[in-house]
Amino acid sequence: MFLCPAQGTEKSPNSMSIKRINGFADLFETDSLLFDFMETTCRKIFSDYGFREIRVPIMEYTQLFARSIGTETDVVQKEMYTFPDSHGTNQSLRPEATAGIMRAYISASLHAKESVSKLFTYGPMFRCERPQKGRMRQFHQIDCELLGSNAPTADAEIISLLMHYVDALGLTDLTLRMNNLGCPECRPKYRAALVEYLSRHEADLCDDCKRRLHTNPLRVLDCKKDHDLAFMKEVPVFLDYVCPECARHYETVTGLLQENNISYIQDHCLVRGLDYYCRTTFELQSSAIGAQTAVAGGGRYDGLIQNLGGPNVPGIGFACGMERLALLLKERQPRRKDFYMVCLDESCLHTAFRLTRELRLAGLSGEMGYAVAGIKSSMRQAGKSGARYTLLLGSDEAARQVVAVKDMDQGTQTDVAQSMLVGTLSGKD
RNA sequence: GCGGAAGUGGCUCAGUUGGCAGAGCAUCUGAUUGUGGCUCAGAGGGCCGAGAGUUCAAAUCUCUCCUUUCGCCCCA
Repeated sequence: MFLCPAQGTEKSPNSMSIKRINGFADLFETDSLLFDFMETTCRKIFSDYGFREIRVPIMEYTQLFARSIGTETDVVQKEMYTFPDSHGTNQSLRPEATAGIMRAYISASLHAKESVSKLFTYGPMFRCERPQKGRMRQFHQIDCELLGSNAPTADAEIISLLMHYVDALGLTDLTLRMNNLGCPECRPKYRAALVEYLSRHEADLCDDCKRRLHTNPLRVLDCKKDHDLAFMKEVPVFLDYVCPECARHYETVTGLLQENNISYIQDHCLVRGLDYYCRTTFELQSSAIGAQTAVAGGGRYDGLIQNLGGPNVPGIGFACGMERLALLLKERQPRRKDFYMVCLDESCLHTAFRLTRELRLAGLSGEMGYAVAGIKSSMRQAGKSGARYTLLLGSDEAARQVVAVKDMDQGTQTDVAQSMLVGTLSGKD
Protein backbone atom coordinates (compact mmCIF):
# COMPACT_ATOMS: atom_id res chain seq x y z
CA MET A 1 0.00 0.00 0.00
CA PHE A 2 2.94 2.31 0.59
CA LEU A 3 3.36 2.53 -3.15
CA CYS A 4 0.05 4.31 -3.44
CA PRO A 5 0.33 8.07 -3.57
CA ALA A 6 -1.59 9.97 -0.96
CA GLN A 7 -5.20 10.17 -1.99
CA GLY A 8 -6.31 13.74 -2.30
CA THR A 9 -9.62 14.99 -3.51
CA GLU A 10 -8.52 14.45 -7.08
CA LYS A 11 -10.16 11.63 -8.90
CA SER A 12 -7.64 9.19 -10.28
CA PRO A 13 -8.17 8.33 -13.94
CA ASN A 14 -8.62 4.69 -12.97
CA SER A 15 -11.77 5.46 -11.08
CA MET A 16 -13.53 6.77 -14.17
CA SER A 17 -16.19 4.34 -15.21
CA ILE A 18 -15.91 2.62 -18.56
CA LYS A 19 -18.70 3.57 -20.89
CA ARG A 20 -20.76 1.51 -23.25
CA ILE A 21 -19.78 1.85 -26.90
CA ASN A 22 -22.04 4.19 -28.78
CA GLY A 23 -24.70 2.29 -30.68
CA PHE A 24 -24.24 -0.92 -28.70
CA ALA A 25 -27.06 -1.69 -26.29
CA ASP A 26 -27.35 -3.55 -22.99
CA LEU A 27 -30.54 -5.57 -22.83
CA PHE A 28 -31.85 -6.10 -19.33
CA GLU A 29 -34.68 -8.39 -18.41
CA THR A 30 -37.54 -6.56 -20.08
CA ASP A 31 -35.82 -6.28 -23.45
CA SER A 32 -34.20 -9.65 -23.14
CA LEU A 33 -37.61 -11.28 -22.71
CA LEU A 34 -38.76 -9.63 -25.93
CA PHE A 35 -35.82 -11.05 -27.83
CA ASP A 36 -36.41 -14.46 -26.30
CA PHE A 37 -40.04 -14.27 -27.44
CA MET A 38 -39.04 -13.30 -30.98
CA GLU A 39 -36.46 -16.08 -31.16
CA THR A 40 -38.67 -18.77 -29.68
CA THR A 41 -41.55 -17.88 -32.00
CA CYS A 42 -39.16 -17.76 -34.93
CA ARG A 43 -37.73 -21.21 -34.27
CA LYS A 44 -41.21 -22.70 -33.92
CA ILE A 45 -42.80 -21.20 -37.01
CA PHE A 46 -39.83 -21.30 -39.33
CA SER A 47 -39.21 -24.96 -38.58
CA ASP A 48 -42.93 -25.66 -39.13
CA TYR A 49 -42.35 -24.42 -42.67
CA GLY A 50 -39.37 -26.74 -43.11
CA PHE A 51 -36.64 -24.19 -42.55
CA ARG A 52 -33.58 -25.34 -40.63
CA GLU A 53 -31.48 -23.21 -38.35
CA ILE A 54 -27.95 -22.36 -39.40
CA ARG A 55 -25.40 -20.42 -37.36
CA VAL A 56 -22.68 -18.68 -39.29
CA PRO A 57 -19.73 -16.61 -38.04
CA ILE A 58 -20.17 -12.94 -37.24
CA MET A 59 -16.94 -12.20 -39.13
CA GLU A 60 -16.10 -12.98 -42.73
CA TYR A 61 -13.50 -11.80 -45.17
CA THR A 62 -14.42 -8.30 -46.26
CA GLN A 63 -14.36 -9.38 -49.89
CA LEU A 64 -17.40 -11.59 -49.35
CA PHE A 65 -19.53 -8.61 -48.36
CA ALA A 66 -18.09 -6.41 -51.07
CA ARG A 67 -18.98 -8.94 -53.74
CA SER A 68 -22.45 -9.79 -52.49
CA ILE A 69 -23.77 -6.50 -51.15
CA GLY A 70 -22.11 -4.37 -53.80
CA THR A 71 -18.90 -2.36 -53.68
CA GLU A 72 -20.68 0.92 -54.30
CA THR A 73 -23.23 0.60 -51.50
CA ASP A 74 -22.91 2.74 -48.39
CA VAL A 75 -22.93 -0.42 -46.31
CA VAL A 76 -19.69 -1.60 -47.87
CA GLN A 77 -18.20 1.82 -48.53
CA LYS A 78 -18.39 3.29 -45.06
CA GLU A 79 -20.46 1.31 -42.59
CA MET A 80 -18.57 -1.92 -42.01
CA TYR A 81 -16.32 -2.66 -39.04
CA THR A 82 -13.22 -3.88 -40.86
CA PHE A 83 -9.93 -5.12 -39.38
CA PRO A 84 -6.90 -6.76 -40.92
CA ASP A 85 -6.09 -10.26 -39.67
CA SER A 86 -2.54 -11.33 -38.82
CA HIS A 87 -1.74 -11.77 -42.54
CA GLY A 88 -3.10 -8.35 -43.39
CA THR A 89 -6.25 -9.65 -45.06
CA ASN A 90 -9.30 -7.55 -44.26
CA GLN A 91 -12.14 -9.14 -42.40
CA SER A 92 -15.37 -7.50 -41.34
CA LEU A 93 -18.06 -7.89 -38.73
CA ARG A 94 -21.09 -8.94 -40.73
CA PRO A 95 -23.42 -6.09 -41.70
CA GLU A 96 -26.10 -8.61 -42.74
CA ALA A 97 -26.52 -12.37 -42.73
CA THR A 98 -27.25 -13.39 -46.32
CA ALA A 99 -23.66 -13.25 -47.55
CA GLY A 100 -22.39 -15.53 -44.80
CA ILE A 101 -25.15 -18.04 -45.38
CA MET A 102 -24.41 -18.08 -49.11
CA ARG A 103 -20.74 -18.66 -48.37
CA ALA A 104 -21.61 -21.51 -46.00
CA TYR A 105 -23.99 -22.99 -48.58
CA ILE A 106 -21.24 -22.98 -51.19
CA SER A 107 -18.55 -24.22 -48.77
CA ALA A 108 -20.66 -27.19 -47.73
CA SER A 109 -21.77 -27.97 -51.31
CA LEU A 110 -25.34 -28.10 -50.09
CA HIS A 111 -26.59 -27.79 -53.66
CA ALA A 112 -25.15 -31.23 -54.38
CA LYS A 113 -26.87 -32.77 -51.37
CA GLU A 114 -30.37 -31.37 -51.78
CA SER A 115 -32.18 -29.55 -54.53
CA VAL A 116 -33.76 -27.04 -52.21
CA SER A 117 -32.23 -25.64 -49.03
CA LYS A 118 -34.35 -23.71 -46.57
CA LEU A 119 -32.27 -21.98 -43.93
CA PHE A 120 -32.76 -19.39 -41.23
CA THR A 121 -30.63 -17.71 -38.62
CA TYR A 122 -30.78 -14.82 -36.21
CA GLY A 123 -28.20 -12.84 -34.37
CA PRO A 124 -26.19 -9.64 -34.15
CA MET A 125 -25.16 -7.59 -37.19
CA PHE A 126 -22.91 -4.54 -37.22
CA ARG A 127 -23.03 -1.32 -39.15
CA CYS A 128 -21.19 1.81 -38.09
CA GLU A 129 -24.00 4.28 -38.74
CA ARG A 130 -25.20 7.18 -36.65
CA PRO A 131 -27.58 5.62 -34.11
CA GLN A 132 -31.17 6.73 -33.93
CA LYS A 133 -34.54 5.22 -33.12
CA GLY A 134 -34.64 1.66 -34.45
CA ARG A 135 -31.05 1.84 -35.65
CA MET A 136 -28.17 0.55 -33.57
CA ARG A 137 -24.59 -0.16 -34.56
CA GLN A 138 -24.99 -3.64 -33.19
CA PHE A 139 -28.45 -4.71 -34.18
CA HIS A 140 -30.18 -8.03 -34.61
CA GLN A 141 -31.84 -9.61 -37.56
CA ILE A 142 -33.77 -12.74 -38.28
CA ASP A 143 -32.67 -13.95 -41.65
CA CYS A 144 -34.42 -16.49 -43.83
CA GLU A 145 -33.19 -17.92 -47.13
CA LEU A 146 -34.75 -20.34 -49.61
CA LEU A 147 -32.19 -21.63 -52.11
CA GLY A 148 -32.60 -23.83 -55.14
CA SER A 149 -36.01 -22.86 -56.47
CA ASN A 150 -37.00 -20.11 -58.85
CA ALA A 151 -40.66 -21.09 -58.67
CA PRO A 152 -43.19 -18.36 -57.83
CA THR A 153 -44.58 -20.63 -55.13
CA ALA A 154 -41.24 -20.30 -53.33
CA ASP A 155 -41.59 -16.52 -53.33
CA ALA A 156 -45.14 -16.78 -52.05
CA GLU A 157 -44.10 -19.23 -49.35
CA ILE A 158 -41.38 -16.92 -48.07
CA ILE A 159 -43.79 -14.01 -47.87
CA SER A 160 -46.45 -16.21 -46.34
CA LEU A 161 -43.95 -17.27 -43.69
CA LEU A 162 -43.01 -13.70 -42.88
CA MET A 163 -46.63 -12.66 -42.51
CA HIS A 164 -47.38 -15.75 -40.42
CA TYR A 165 -44.46 -14.90 -38.16
CA VAL A 166 -45.41 -11.28 -37.45
CA ASP A 167 -48.98 -12.42 -36.93
CA ALA A 168 -47.79 -14.93 -34.35
CA LEU A 169 -45.96 -12.11 -32.58
CA GLY A 170 -49.31 -10.37 -32.33
CA LEU A 171 -48.37 -7.52 -34.63
CA THR A 172 -50.98 -5.78 -36.71
CA ASP A 173 -50.91 -2.51 -38.60
CA LEU A 174 -48.02 -3.62 -40.74
CA THR A 175 -48.07 -2.87 -44.44
CA LEU A 176 -46.65 -5.27 -46.98
CA ARG A 177 -45.34 -3.52 -50.06
CA MET A 178 -44.42 -5.44 -53.18
CA ASN A 179 -42.57 -4.67 -56.37
CA ASN A 180 -41.00 -6.40 -59.33
CA LEU A 181 -37.38 -5.47 -59.95
CA GLY A 182 -36.94 -7.55 -63.11
CA CYS A 183 -33.88 -9.47 -64.16
CA PRO A 184 -30.48 -8.68 -65.72
CA GLU A 185 -32.26 -8.74 -69.09
CA CYS A 186 -34.97 -6.18 -68.52
CA ARG A 187 -33.86 -4.06 -65.60
CA PRO A 188 -30.93 -2.36 -67.38
CA LYS A 189 -33.32 -1.22 -70.13
CA TYR A 190 -35.61 0.33 -67.56
CA ARG A 191 -32.70 1.80 -65.65
CA ALA A 192 -31.39 3.43 -68.82
CA ALA A 193 -34.81 4.89 -69.59
CA LEU A 194 -35.13 6.17 -66.05
CA VAL A 195 -31.71 7.81 -66.07
CA GLU A 196 -32.46 9.35 -69.44
CA TYR A 197 -35.76 10.80 -68.17
CA LEU A 198 -34.38 12.02 -64.85
CA SER A 199 -31.33 13.59 -66.45
CA ARG A 200 -33.62 15.88 -68.37
CA HIS A 201 -35.05 17.09 -65.04
CA GLU A 202 -31.81 16.94 -63.09
CA ALA A 203 -31.90 20.62 -62.21
CA ASP A 204 -35.18 20.14 -60.34
CA LEU A 205 -34.00 17.17 -58.29
CA CYS A 206 -32.93 17.59 -54.67
CA ASP A 207 -29.21 17.43 -53.92
CA ASP A 208 -29.43 13.86 -52.68
CA CYS A 209 -31.19 12.74 -55.83
CA LYS A 210 -28.63 14.44 -58.07
CA ARG A 211 -26.12 12.15 -56.44
CA ARG A 212 -28.44 9.14 -56.53
CA LEU A 213 -28.97 9.66 -60.25
CA HIS A 214 -25.39 8.53 -60.74
CA THR A 215 -24.96 6.07 -57.89
CA ASN A 216 -28.32 4.32 -57.59
CA PRO A 217 -30.96 5.91 -59.85
CA LEU A 218 -33.75 3.58 -58.73
CA ARG A 219 -33.41 5.20 -55.31
CA VAL A 220 -34.71 8.47 -56.72
CA LEU A 221 -38.09 6.77 -56.98
CA ASP A 222 -38.54 6.53 -53.22
CA CYS A 223 -37.10 9.93 -52.35
CA LYS A 224 -39.30 11.60 -49.76
CA LYS A 225 -38.61 15.11 -51.01
CA ASP A 226 -38.93 14.66 -54.75
CA HIS A 227 -41.80 12.20 -54.69
CA ASP A 228 -44.47 14.82 -55.21
CA LEU A 229 -42.76 16.82 -57.95
CA ALA A 230 -44.86 17.22 -61.10
CA PHE A 231 -42.51 15.46 -63.48
CA MET A 232 -42.32 12.45 -61.18
CA LYS A 233 -45.91 11.66 -62.19
CA GLU A 234 -44.64 11.00 -65.72
CA VAL A 235 -41.63 8.98 -64.68
CA PRO A 236 -41.14 5.77 -66.67
CA VAL A 237 -42.62 2.75 -64.88
CA PHE A 238 -40.92 -0.60 -64.85
CA LEU A 239 -44.10 -2.36 -65.96
CA ASP A 240 -43.53 -1.01 -69.48
CA TYR A 241 -40.05 -2.53 -69.70
CA VAL A 242 -40.38 -5.82 -67.88
CA CYS A 243 -39.68 -8.97 -69.89
CA PRO A 244 -42.46 -11.57 -70.29
CA GLU A 245 -40.78 -14.11 -67.99
CA CYS A 246 -40.37 -11.64 -65.13
CA ALA A 247 -43.89 -10.34 -65.63
CA ARG A 248 -45.38 -13.83 -65.55
CA HIS A 249 -43.36 -14.79 -62.49
CA TYR A 250 -44.44 -11.73 -60.56
CA GLU A 251 -48.09 -12.09 -61.57
CA THR A 252 -48.11 -15.64 -60.28
CA VAL A 253 -46.60 -14.57 -56.96
CA THR A 254 -49.06 -11.74 -56.43
CA GLY A 255 -51.90 -14.00 -57.59
CA LEU A 256 -50.98 -16.53 -54.90
CA LEU A 257 -50.95 -13.80 -52.27
CA GLN A 258 -54.38 -12.57 -53.32
CA GLU A 259 -55.88 -16.05 -53.35
CA ASN A 260 -54.64 -16.53 -49.80
CA ASN A 261 -55.83 -13.21 -48.47
CA ILE A 262 -52.38 -11.81 -47.91
CA SER A 263 -52.97 -8.16 -48.59
CA TYR A 264 -50.23 -6.01 -50.02
CA ILE A 265 -49.71 -2.69 -51.73
CA GLN A 266 -48.18 -2.63 -55.18
CA ASP A 267 -45.44 -0.04 -54.85
CA HIS A 268 -43.64 0.79 -58.10
CA CYS A 269 -41.24 2.92 -56.13
CA LEU A 270 -40.09 0.15 -53.80
CA VAL A 271 -36.43 -0.60 -54.40
CA ARG A 272 -33.75 -2.41 -52.44
CA GLY A 273 -30.58 -0.98 -51.09
CA LEU A 274 -28.47 -4.02 -51.80
CA ASP A 275 -27.35 -4.85 -55.31
CA TYR A 276 -28.17 -8.52 -55.48
CA TYR A 277 -31.97 -8.34 -55.59
CA CYS A 278 -34.08 -9.16 -58.66
CA ARG A 279 -37.70 -9.90 -59.56
CA THR A 280 -39.90 -10.23 -56.47
CA THR A 281 -39.12 -7.59 -53.85
CA PHE A 282 -41.02 -6.85 -50.70
CA GLU A 283 -40.87 -4.82 -47.56
CA LEU A 284 -42.89 -4.85 -44.37
CA GLN A 285 -43.43 -1.39 -42.97
CA SER A 286 -44.78 0.24 -39.85
CA SER A 287 -45.49 3.90 -39.32
CA ALA A 288 -45.20 3.53 -35.55
CA ILE A 289 -41.46 3.18 -35.06
CA GLY A 290 -40.05 6.53 -36.13
CA ALA A 291 -38.17 7.41 -39.25
CA GLN A 292 -36.96 3.88 -39.86
CA THR A 293 -40.17 2.42 -41.25
CA ALA A 294 -38.92 -0.90 -42.61
CA VAL A 295 -39.43 -3.80 -40.23
CA ALA A 296 -38.48 -6.50 -42.69
CA GLY A 297 -37.34 -6.55 -46.26
CA GLY A 298 -36.30 -9.07 -48.83
CA GLY A 299 -36.55 -10.40 -52.31
CA ARG A 300 -35.20 -12.72 -54.92
CA TYR A 301 -31.48 -12.89 -55.71
CA ASP A 302 -31.04 -15.40 -58.50
CA GLY A 303 -27.51 -14.50 -59.56
CA LEU A 304 -25.94 -14.05 -56.15
CA ILE A 305 -24.62 -17.54 -55.45
CA GLN A 306 -22.98 -17.76 -58.85
CA ASN A 307 -21.44 -14.34 -58.35
CA LEU A 308 -19.83 -15.63 -55.19
CA GLY A 309 -18.23 -18.50 -57.09
CA GLY A 310 -20.93 -21.06 -56.40
CA PRO A 311 -23.27 -22.96 -58.70
CA ASN A 312 -26.02 -21.19 -60.61
CA VAL A 313 -28.68 -21.63 -57.95
CA PRO A 314 -31.58 -19.21 -57.52
CA GLY A 315 -32.62 -17.90 -54.13
CA ILE A 316 -35.02 -15.72 -52.25
CA GLY A 317 -35.00 -14.50 -48.67
CA PHE A 318 -35.67 -11.75 -46.22
CA ALA A 319 -34.23 -10.09 -43.17
CA CYS A 320 -36.25 -8.87 -40.25
CA GLY A 321 -35.01 -6.17 -37.89
CA MET A 322 -35.49 -7.40 -34.33
CA GLU A 323 -34.98 -4.03 -32.62
CA ARG A 324 -37.68 -2.64 -34.87
CA LEU A 325 -40.01 -5.52 -34.07
CA ALA A 326 -39.26 -4.97 -30.39
CA LEU A 327 -40.45 -1.36 -30.66
CA LEU A 328 -43.84 -2.71 -31.72
CA LEU A 329 -44.13 -5.51 -29.18
CA LYS A 330 -45.80 -5.16 -25.81
CA GLU A 331 -43.72 -5.69 -22.71
CA ARG A 332 -43.60 -9.30 -21.60
CA GLN A 333 -43.84 -10.52 -18.04
CA PRO A 334 -41.23 -12.89 -16.64
CA ARG A 335 -42.45 -16.32 -15.61
CA ARG A 336 -43.63 -16.39 -12.03
CA LYS A 337 -41.34 -18.19 -9.58
CA ASP A 338 -42.75 -21.02 -7.48
CA PHE A 339 -41.13 -20.18 -4.17
CA TYR A 340 -38.93 -17.87 -2.16
CA MET A 341 -37.03 -19.43 0.73
CA VAL A 342 -36.64 -17.30 3.84
CA CYS A 343 -34.25 -18.50 6.50
CA LEU A 344 -35.14 -17.17 9.95
CA ASP A 345 -32.39 -18.80 11.95
CA GLU A 346 -28.64 -19.02 11.45
CA SER A 347 -28.69 -22.72 12.34
CA CYS A 348 -31.04 -23.39 9.43
CA LEU A 349 -28.96 -21.89 6.62
CA HIS A 350 -27.52 -25.19 5.43
CA THR A 351 -30.95 -26.78 5.50
CA ALA A 352 -32.37 -23.85 3.56
CA PHE A 353 -29.71 -24.24 0.92
CA ARG A 354 -30.29 -28.01 0.68
CA LEU A 355 -34.08 -27.67 0.48
CA THR A 356 -33.79 -24.99 -2.18
CA ARG A 357 -31.54 -27.24 -4.22
CA GLU A 358 -33.94 -30.19 -3.85
CA LEU A 359 -36.88 -28.08 -4.95
CA ARG A 360 -34.98 -26.87 -8.00
CA LEU A 361 -33.83 -30.35 -8.95
CA ALA A 362 -37.48 -31.38 -8.77
CA GLY A 363 -38.23 -28.78 -11.42
CA LEU A 364 -39.57 -26.01 -9.21
CA SER A 365 -38.32 -22.48 -9.67
CA GLY A 366 -37.34 -20.13 -6.93
CA GLU A 367 -34.72 -18.36 -4.90
CA MET A 368 -33.50 -18.15 -1.35
CA GLY A 369 -32.26 -15.29 0.78
CA TYR A 370 -28.51 -15.71 1.08
CA ALA A 371 -28.26 -14.74 4.71
CA VAL A 372 -30.46 -14.52 7.77
CA ALA A 373 -32.04 -11.09 7.81
CA GLY A 374 -34.73 -9.53 9.91
CA ILE A 375 -38.13 -11.07 9.39
CA LYS A 376 -39.37 -7.83 7.95
CA SER A 377 -36.81 -7.35 5.25
CA SER A 378 -36.90 -11.08 4.47
CA MET A 379 -40.64 -10.95 3.93
CA ARG A 380 -40.17 -7.87 1.90
CA GLN A 381 -37.72 -9.64 -0.39
CA ALA A 382 -40.13 -12.54 -0.65
CA GLY A 383 -42.90 -10.18 -1.61
CA LYS A 384 -40.76 -8.47 -4.19
CA SER A 385 -39.70 -11.73 -5.75
CA GLY A 386 -43.33 -12.27 -6.71
CA ALA A 387 -43.06 -15.99 -5.98
CA ARG A 388 -46.23 -17.96 -5.41
CA TYR A 389 -45.12 -19.45 -2.09
CA THR A 390 -42.91 -18.08 0.64
CA LEU A 391 -41.13 -20.80 2.60
CA LEU A 392 -40.22 -19.82 6.15
CA LEU A 393 -37.56 -22.01 7.69
CA GLY A 394 -36.80 -21.69 11.39
CA SER A 395 -36.38 -23.65 14.62
CA ASP A 396 -39.07 -24.26 17.19
CA GLU A 397 -38.62 -24.42 20.99
CA ALA A 398 -37.30 -27.98 20.75
CA ALA A 399 -34.66 -26.82 18.22
CA ARG A 400 -36.37 -28.73 15.43
CA GLN A 401 -36.26 -27.13 12.04
CA VAL A 402 -39.70 -26.51 10.62
CA VAL A 403 -40.92 -25.14 7.32
CA ALA A 404 -44.00 -23.01 6.99
CA VAL A 405 -45.43 -22.60 3.51
CA LYS A 406 -47.25 -19.36 2.95
CA ASP A 407 -49.54 -19.02 -0.04
CA MET A 408 -48.94 -15.46 -1.12
CA ASP A 409 -52.20 -15.22 -3.06
CA GLN A 410 -54.54 -16.56 -0.41
CA GLY A 411 -52.59 -15.52 2.67
CA THR A 412 -52.85 -18.98 4.20
CA GLN A 413 -49.92 -20.57 6.00
CA THR A 414 -49.34 -24.23 6.84
CA ASP A 415 -46.48 -26.19 8.36
CA VAL A 416 -45.01 -28.82 6.10
CA ALA A 417 -42.54 -31.59 6.89
CA GLN A 418 -39.23 -31.17 5.04
CA SER A 419 -39.65 -34.51 3.30
CA MET A 420 -43.07 -33.45 2.00
CA LEU A 421 -41.99 -30.07 0.68
CA VAL A 422 -41.37 -31.04 -2.94
CA GLY A 423 -44.59 -33.02 -3.10
CA THR A 424 -46.60 -30.27 -1.50
CA LEU A 425 -45.41 -27.54 -3.85
CA SER A 426 -45.54 -29.75 -6.94
CA GLY A 427 -49.05 -30.86 -6.05
CA LYS A 428 -50.30 -27.33 -5.76
CA ASP A 429 -49.71 -26.62 -9.45
C1' G B 1 -20.55 12.56 -42.81
C1' C B 2 -24.65 16.79 -41.95
C1' G B 3 -28.61 19.19 -38.88
C1' G B 4 -32.09 20.00 -34.32
C1' A B 5 -32.66 18.98 -29.03
C1' A B 6 -30.92 17.49 -24.30
C1' G B 7 -27.10 16.39 -20.24
C1' U B 8 -28.64 18.18 -12.20
C1' G B 9 -28.87 11.81 -6.54
C1' G B 10 -29.98 4.84 -8.93
C1' C B 11 -34.66 6.68 -12.19
C1' U B 12 -38.02 10.90 -13.89
C1' C B 13 -37.24 15.79 -13.66
C1' A B 14 -37.76 21.17 -10.96
C1' G B 15 -34.20 24.98 -10.02
C1' U B 16 -36.95 32.50 -10.78
C1' U B 17 -33.13 38.84 -12.67
C1' G B 18 -26.39 34.67 -11.37
C1' G B 19 -26.67 34.32 -4.33
C1' C B 20 -26.13 27.69 0.76
C1' A B 21 -28.21 21.68 -4.25
C1' G B 22 -34.21 20.40 -4.56
C1' A B 23 -38.82 17.20 -5.26
C1' G B 24 -41.22 12.60 -6.58
C1' C B 25 -40.10 7.53 -7.27
C1' A B 26 -36.44 3.86 -5.82
C1' U B 27 -33.04 2.16 -1.72
C1' C B 28 -32.07 1.57 3.58
C1' U B 29 -33.68 2.28 8.88
C1' G B 30 -37.60 2.88 12.34
C1' A B 31 -43.03 3.02 13.84
C1' U B 32 -47.74 0.80 13.01
C1' U B 33 -50.46 -3.42 10.79
C1' G B 34 -51.01 -10.75 12.73
C1' U B 35 -44.98 -12.30 8.87
C1' G B 36 -44.47 -8.94 2.53
C1' G B 37 -47.98 -5.18 -0.65
C1' C B 38 -51.03 0.03 2.83
C1' U B 39 -49.86 4.31 6.01
C1' C B 40 -46.44 7.47 8.83
C1' A B 41 -41.44 9.19 10.31
C1' G B 42 -36.36 9.46 9.27
C1' A B 43 -31.60 8.49 6.72
C1' G B 44 -28.04 7.74 3.01
C1' G B 45 -26.93 9.14 -1.74
C1' G B 46 -24.47 14.99 -6.12
C1' C B 47 -17.21 17.73 -8.76
C1' C B 48 -25.07 20.08 -11.51
C1' G B 49 -21.34 15.80 -18.55
C1' A B 50 -15.82 17.75 -19.02
C1' G B 51 -12.51 21.93 -19.66
C1' A B 52 -11.66 27.07 -20.18
C1' G B 53 -13.70 32.24 -19.76
C1' U B 54 -16.79 36.48 -17.53
C1' U B 55 -17.97 37.69 -12.21
C1' C B 56 -17.14 39.29 -5.36
C1' A B 57 -20.11 34.97 -6.62
C1' A B 58 -21.89 30.27 -12.07
C1' A B 59 -26.15 24.36 -12.17
C1' U B 60 -27.57 29.28 -14.30
C1' C B 61 -24.06 33.75 -18.90
C1' U B 62 -20.02 32.90 -23.17
C1' C B 63 -16.74 29.49 -25.87
C1' U B 64 -14.68 24.58 -26.84
C1' C B 65 -15.08 19.46 -26.33
C1' C B 66 -17.65 14.89 -24.88
C1' U B 67 -22.02 12.01 -24.47
C1' U B 68 -27.06 10.90 -25.37
C1' U B 69 -31.28 11.49 -28.35
C1' C B 70 -34.47 12.70 -32.69
C1' G B 71 -33.96 13.56 -37.82
C1' C B 72 -31.00 13.71 -42.82
C1' C B 73 -28.16 10.13 -45.45
C1' C B 74 -28.32 4.85 -45.62
C1' C B 75 -30.70 0.43 -44.40
C1' A B 76 -33.98 -4.33 -41.83
